Parts: sequence; C-alpha cells; structure tokens
Amino acid sequence: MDKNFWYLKNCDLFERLSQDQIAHVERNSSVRNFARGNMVYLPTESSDSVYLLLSGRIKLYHLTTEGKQALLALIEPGELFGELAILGGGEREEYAEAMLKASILRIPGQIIQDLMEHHATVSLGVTKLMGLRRQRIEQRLKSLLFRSNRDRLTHLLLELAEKYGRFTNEGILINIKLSHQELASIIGSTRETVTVLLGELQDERSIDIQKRHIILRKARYLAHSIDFKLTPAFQSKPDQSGEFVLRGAEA
Amino acid sequence: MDKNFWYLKNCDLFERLSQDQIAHVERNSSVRNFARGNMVYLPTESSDSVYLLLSGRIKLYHLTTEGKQALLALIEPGELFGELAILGGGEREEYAEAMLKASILRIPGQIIQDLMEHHATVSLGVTKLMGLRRQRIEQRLKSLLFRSNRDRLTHLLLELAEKYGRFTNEGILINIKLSHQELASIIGSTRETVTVLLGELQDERSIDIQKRHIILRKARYLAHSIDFKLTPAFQSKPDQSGEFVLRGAEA
DNA sequence: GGGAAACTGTATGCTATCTCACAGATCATA
DNA sequence: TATGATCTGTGAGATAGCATACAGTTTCCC
Repeated sequence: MDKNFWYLKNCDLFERLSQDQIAHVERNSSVRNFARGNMVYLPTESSDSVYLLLSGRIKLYHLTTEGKQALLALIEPGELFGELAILGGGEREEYAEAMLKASILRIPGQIIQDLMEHHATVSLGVTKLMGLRRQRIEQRLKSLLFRSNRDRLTHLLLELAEKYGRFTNEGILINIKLSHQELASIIGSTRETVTVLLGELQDERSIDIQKRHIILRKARYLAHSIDFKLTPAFQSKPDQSGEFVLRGAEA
Repeated sequence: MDKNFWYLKNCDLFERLSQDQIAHVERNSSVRNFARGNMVYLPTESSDSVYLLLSGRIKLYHLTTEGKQALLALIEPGELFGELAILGGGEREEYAEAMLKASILRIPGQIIQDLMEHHATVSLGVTKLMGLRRQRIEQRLKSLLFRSNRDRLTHLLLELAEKYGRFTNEGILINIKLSHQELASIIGSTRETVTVLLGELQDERSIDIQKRHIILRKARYLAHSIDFKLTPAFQSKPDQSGEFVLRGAEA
C-alpha cells in the first residue's frame, strides 16, 4: 500500500490531499501490470475509471478503417490517462497499449468525482489537465493543417525534444526510441516517407542518428524554419555542464 | 441588466446558480458589440477573461506563416469561448472574429475561478466543457490524419449537418452559409479543391446546392462511406413532419 | 440600384506523397 | 548465439492535390 501511496503523493493532482484522503483513494484503487504490447483498454469498453501510470509507457491511438494507427499521445510515469471517464459514462474512444512493461493504478471515476465535489483544488487540477491537453492537441492540429510532411516531422521532432530531450555536446538527444512507423502514425504519413525525410535532414546535418536515437544538431535552425517557439531552456547552448536533463527524462 | 441576466440563466454553466450569484457575475461583466469582420481578440493579447456569445457568430482560427486561416471552431449564441483564460494567465492563442454582427458578454476569468472554488457544479461544468471540446478536437484530428480531401470534406459536411442541420423533404439542409474558402480552411485544403469536390458530390447526387445552401441528399450513404457514426436522430427519414429542426438552429 | 468586392467554376501543368516491391540491418528471445 | 521478426533504406510508377490563371456570378453596402 505504501508503495503506490508514494506515487499518488507524487502526482500533481493529489499532492495537496491529506493522508486520509490519499488512503481513501488508495483503498479504492488497484494496481495492474501489463507486458509490452498488451492492451489496457479498447474502444467500446465502458469507461468508468481513470488510470495513473506508475511505470512503463503507454500509447493511446485510434485505428483507421484501413487498420492504420493514428497515434494520439504517449503517456509517461506519473501521468493520468483515460481521464475522460471523469465526465461520466460513455465508452472509451481509443486504444491504450503498453509500449513497455507497465504498471498502472486504476482509480474509479466516481472517486475522483467525489473528490472534485469537495476539493476545489482537485477540481481545478482536473480542469487544468483537460485544458492543457486540449491546448496541446490544438497545437498539433494546427501543425498538421497546410503543412508538408517534412514540416510536420520537424515539428514532431521538436516536440519530442521538449519532452524527452537532453543536452549533449553534439546537440539535443531525443531520449526515446520510436520506429519510423510510429513517427509516421503521429504525423499522418507513411513509414517510407519518414525514412526518406529523416535521411534528408541527416544529409543536411540538421539531425544525426546514432543507434536509432535522434540528435537534433540545429534545433534553433529547425525551429525557426517552421516558426516553432522553443521553450527558453533551448534558446542557449549547453555550454554550462556536459549533459543537462530537461525534464524528468529517465536514464 | 435584466437582459443579459436572461442569457446567463440560459447558459448551461450558470443555470444552477442562485439569483444573487448570477447578479454577482452580471455586475462584474460587460457587454460589447462587434460588427461583422471585427476582431474580438488576437493572439498575444493577455487572456484574463472568458466570453459568452449573446448573439451573432464568432469564428476562432489560427494563422499560418503564409497567412492562411486554420479554422478551429464556430461559436454560436449561448456558447462560451476563450475559456482557456480560466486556467490563468498566458496569452490567447488564436484569433476570434465576428462572422456576423455580434454581441458578447465579457466575464473576468477570476469571477469564474471564484465560482469554481465554491460551487462544485460550476467546477464540474467547466471541466465537462473542456473535456467535450477536447473530445471534439480529437475527433477532428483523427478525421484529418490519413484521409483524402474528399473524405475530410464529407466528414465536415456531416458534422455541420449535426450542428446546423434541419430536415426538409429533399434531405438535410445545412443551415449556415460558409464559403468554399472557409470550408477549405477547416479541412486544411484549398478553395479550388473544395469547389471541385462539392461539384463531384453534386454530380453523384449525394448533395445538392441551392442558393449557396448545401443539402445532404444521401446523408446515411455519405456517413457509411467514411465510417461516420450518425446521431440516432439522423438514422430515420423525416417522414414524420415536413421540417424538423435538430438543435437550436435559428431561422 | 449600381459599382466594387467577394465568391464560384474550370483548365493546365507540376510536385509531394503514396503504393508496391524487395534487400539488408538490427533486434529480441529461445 | 542463432534465427525469426521487426525495422530501415531505396527505387519506380501512379496520382491527389497544389499553384496559377482567368472568366463569370453573386453579394454587399453606399
């Protein structure tokens, strides 16, 4: 019990709650484990609970009629997912699959709803969560409309850099392994096209690929080329230390 | 004062509040009027208030580097917009322009935040709003990835039918006038392509255009062709009455 | 009611991207 | 450490959608 407890305390949404309240959430939740490739939920399943990822990585995606995946989001430890269940009823709308061996806390939606009723902070937290995700998706929509595949890919690489990037002396290393197929399924393109485009970017020395890890060598140039506003942290060179982790990117 | 009052009472979000509370919101809000084509707000403006549309129609859009509009949403009377201001600070991210002569109630974000703190129902309402909009955008994202312009357009027409449609004996009349340019800016295509595609759909007798109004003659067929789930109301023919308005579509 | 502005229709290359096909590289798991 | 499975690289051909151009229509609004 204490173990998950720690995770709950660590999640933005719950950190302000009292011991008792956390224990209450804890009592009504259950931990589940999934092997790489297993499904956490499917569309048409009824959605009555919310999930907190404890470890591993989850991907959320839709499936097109021709069977192509349209990737919606990557979930990292500490993040909530399936949170539309809070709005009550209905069915899930997407597939949730474990990309890595994963451990998950399943919290009944009702529990969160009760908390929201009595704690403005939880309520505001959930609203903020929804709002931020919506903002991110809107951003993505904008990055897809009217742009070439090359620009979409560049945009994606920069987004990934912000979430998974760490400075090295060669540039910003994107610390997550995604296949070309997966990249394509995020920007709505094909595997082959992504392969070619990555090759081009490499030829131009904008990026470098080592052991299937992408390194952005000219992040600012790339950002400028598609009018992407880099977070301030990226504006300056990493002359300070050798290697600086941006956000909780695990080793 | 009583006039707007009425509108507040009519908005889902506030309908459960007491007279006093509504009066409080009312006192701190102000009505503004805009002529067709005028801007309600711009990106980079600081976002500290939320808007309730009283009358008219607003469109929200991004602008690409080449100056193309990427249309995000159409707002109808009774709907809130600019609601990300509730999450606090930051700048607006999109343009809000009056498509028709419009009247708008400007509500300080702080007022809503205060309400949320003390009234679980408002809080839940806002969360629901954010969640629903997010869901709609995700839906749209999915409809754009991997689909041809024709399928995107079909998808859009069906969405418009659900929001603005009214049954007639020729089919579902989409009761809003949008230029080909505007349709294109929603699906991320060009004006010319939309013109051609509408022509094709017309040749195939799937739609009909009269006085610049689109009528879906084979809504179910179109929906089936792109795997779109029609709301139950559309499943059956309008054999009941002559003309049935679906949702608050004004005359 | 009339002139200007906005909208629609159509044609003609052109190019980015998709499909299909196959070979070589790398990974993961027994 | 072997071997089947997954991933990457590359090319040829087909095509959807783009840019551009221009004429005819409708709408706006003064």
